[in-house]
Amino acid sequence: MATVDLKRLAKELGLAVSTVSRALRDSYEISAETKERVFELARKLNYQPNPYASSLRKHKSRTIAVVIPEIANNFFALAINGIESIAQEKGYHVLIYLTHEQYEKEVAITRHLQSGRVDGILVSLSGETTNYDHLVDLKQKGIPIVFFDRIAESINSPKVITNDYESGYKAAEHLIQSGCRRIAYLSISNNLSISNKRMQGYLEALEDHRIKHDPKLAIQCSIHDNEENYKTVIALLKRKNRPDAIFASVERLAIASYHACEELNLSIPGDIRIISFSNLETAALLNPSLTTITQPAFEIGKEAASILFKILEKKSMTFSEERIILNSKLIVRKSTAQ
Amino acid sequence: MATVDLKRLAKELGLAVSTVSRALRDSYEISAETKERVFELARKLNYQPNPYASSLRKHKSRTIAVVIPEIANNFFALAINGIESIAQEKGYHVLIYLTHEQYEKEVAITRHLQSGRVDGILVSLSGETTNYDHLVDLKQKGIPIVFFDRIAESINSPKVITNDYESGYKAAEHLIQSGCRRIAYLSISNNLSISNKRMQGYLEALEDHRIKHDPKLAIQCSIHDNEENYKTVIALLKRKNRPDAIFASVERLAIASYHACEELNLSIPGDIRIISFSNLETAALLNPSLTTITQPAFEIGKEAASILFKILEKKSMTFSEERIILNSKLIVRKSTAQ
DNA sequence: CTGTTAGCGCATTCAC
DNA sequence: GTGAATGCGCTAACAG
Repeated sequence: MATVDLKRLAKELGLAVSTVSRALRDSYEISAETKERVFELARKLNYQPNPYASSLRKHKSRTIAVVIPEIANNFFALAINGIESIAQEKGYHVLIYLTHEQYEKEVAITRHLQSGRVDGILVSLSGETTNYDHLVDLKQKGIPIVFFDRIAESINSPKVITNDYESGYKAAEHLIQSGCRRIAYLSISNNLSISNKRMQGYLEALEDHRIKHDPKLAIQCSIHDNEENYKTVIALLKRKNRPDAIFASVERLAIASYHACEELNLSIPGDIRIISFSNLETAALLNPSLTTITQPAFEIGKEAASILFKILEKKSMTFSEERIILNSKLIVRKSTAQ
Repeated sequence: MATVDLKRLAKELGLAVSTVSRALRDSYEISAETKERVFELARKLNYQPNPYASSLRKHKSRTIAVVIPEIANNFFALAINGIESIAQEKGYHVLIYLTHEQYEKEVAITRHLQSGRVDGILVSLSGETTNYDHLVDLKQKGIPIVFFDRIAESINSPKVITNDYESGYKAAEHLIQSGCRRIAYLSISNNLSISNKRMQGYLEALEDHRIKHDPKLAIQCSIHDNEENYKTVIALLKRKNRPDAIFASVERLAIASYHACEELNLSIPGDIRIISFSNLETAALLNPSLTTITQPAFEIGKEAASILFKILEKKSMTFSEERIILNSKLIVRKSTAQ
């Protein structure tokens, strides 16, 4: 079964390769009748154009890359879902790259992407990243970048984020109104825009409510080692002056906190309240003690992908300034509100 | 900034394009000195080979496709994590395609993949799929397939699965030993190998324990509509003769069940026991009433990817018969065992 | 050890 | 409206 390419179609139809090519691309200069014949044979032989030949020729791949820190995480899984849904609709292909929160890997991946393998990329930064040169290089090569969630403020590219400052504020305020006074904040990385903004909101809420912030309650966790974070929280909860609430800036830290509470037999919210940024709907469903700030992950993915495709199709970078802010939701369970 | 390609390097070095090409591929026929010069300039100019030119020429793309029903699901997210980790190690690229449990999409995607865009594919079938011609076609085009979890028994390709029958048996037995007698089984699709085998185990356990199976307790759920499944479970739990346990064959059905119990104010495991196949570790952590059968999703992904890469690199299909069976774990929480 | 030549499959000139 | 010729960037066969 010889591969069916343009040459094959052309020969069987007694046409030139170029004519067949144009017919398939529905060019205006080809007669309706010829197009019909070409389409029919193509369908019959199940012709599939070689994407690599086409990409080589056109310097376009109809492929995008998604570069994210991890995937075993509800937020990113949902975001990919959104991205893929738009990509499928637009006829684009999606390559997945995981940095595992490592700057080194992020650099290696983006460097590789300079090859022109993709037409554009969607990025959510690793927690180690503080230098953005690798991304600037990509932009300079003419490859559009759209950031989502974990953005690089200094790079002039579209960004899709959530209202982190406000959410951090609301979360802290919720805890305060529940009677908490010693609220610990678990930061995942002070390199990350999201973690910092959430913390700013938290600090502002404390201040507005005349609660003196104890710096010992703002804890820098590890971006890689969950086991260590678990121990950190255990230690935190064993302090003489135990906090009465934990505010976890990301899903993984929420999980570490739950584990720690279980280990120490602390009841939530009886002994300690926990509030976290997370998309753990199922967990929240099952445990009425959970209060979460849930990001619209699917929509973020869709939005980011939409912007990227707009850029790719208009071949313009006029969206550079764009900054879309979606709202997270503070989800308080009935039984928690009591 | 002109693009830096082989021609550019060759010109600057006063060498032929082919020499540069060979030097970069570390060919034995190039002198150490020349290689050194070539590498140096390539590094200096940050040369990135055009992957499409290379793929076109070699008929190899160093890219694989992962075709799965959904991603916002812990099992598949973890599996992708495993796949990506192996792919990154081997220098392969990973394209993601979601079928959203639709046969139509699965066909469209695999048909497209006949173009030679990828060197091989990893598949977990959609719940609608009963005809496998689209996959047979791919194989005939010489594109290796490795199935994982939701496999096509009749296709002679490597398969990575878990011990579904045994797990189903153990799950049912666990419920029986906890005193349950009216155990409902929620099937996601009777097209799926996993759902059927799990049910066989369940039926066998009932029989071995002399419990008559009530066919009305084996419930066929919707593969697409979670809202409908939620209602189905509600209806199930409102029957005069309410079941005393639910065995959910997949994560989504477990979630629907939890929702239903909450709505009806049924306590787990006081009013009803629920056991499910799921990778909802966090949920399980937070709710001691949960008993889960957890699949080694990350390992499944790694294993499947490893097999595929072995095939691709040895360029042989001698692994066709291979069938790897990994074991799921029945996770019973201390507080549940009571 | 290195250079010359000839495509991979497709899209785009430029002819007619 | 259609065909012939060219080249995208790279690899491989064949020379020398």
